[in-house]
Amino acid sequence: MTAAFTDIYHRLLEIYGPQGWWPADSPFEVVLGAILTQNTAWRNAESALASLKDVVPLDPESILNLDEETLLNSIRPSGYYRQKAHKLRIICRYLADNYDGDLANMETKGTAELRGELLDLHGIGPETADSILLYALNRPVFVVDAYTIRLFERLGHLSIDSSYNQVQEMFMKSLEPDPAVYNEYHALIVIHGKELCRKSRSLCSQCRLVEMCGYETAA
DNA sequence: GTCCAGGGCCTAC
DNA sequence: GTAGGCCATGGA
Repeated sequence: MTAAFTDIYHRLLEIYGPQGWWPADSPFEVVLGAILTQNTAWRNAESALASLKDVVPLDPESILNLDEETLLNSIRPSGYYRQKAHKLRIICRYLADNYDGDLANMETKGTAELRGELLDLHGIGPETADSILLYALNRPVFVVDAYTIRLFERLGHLSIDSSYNQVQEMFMKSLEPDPAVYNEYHALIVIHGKELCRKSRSLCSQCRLVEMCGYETAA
């Protein structure tokens, strides 16, 4: 199993090349993007982020000081904008109160402790917390999403109803704890899923990954 | 018009 | 602990 997870990573890298995630100008921008892209096309999250950047400097205090109407209007393109405005304020308050508004001040804390803190915040679930840990803080935490479960179920490595934690554990037991690899691997899985294998198992069975790997997809 | 996107919360069982 | 409903915009 370990070899398969490593092999698939190298195949994806060969097919798609390095993705260089996360597209952002700062770690804090990663945090904002992680919330804005929840169940939302990145294009729309990006649009919201750009609008927000037009009206306020991207730091926790500035966003906390923004009036509600401006915040709502800025992030409207990302969808779920009322919920997301609330979530943004919550994590900004958390960062301002606990880390002086600077993610660099989180460096001294352990990954497990930080993950627990993030998960305790309203609006931060496992995928968002792990995206922040990996892409903003460079911690070796594997990010699992719907694409991950769909792809590896089709390749016969896990059950479609596997839980987030089960899948994450499987990846992290099979791979060396290297943030650079986790970073690229998750990005590649998402890019791969977008390209061809979003809906159809039959398309997935014909995709370049399966052709290159020679893996039989699960029935 | 329908489907879905780089989820997570709340409620009911 | 988990299944279902809900949140909302924009592109295919």
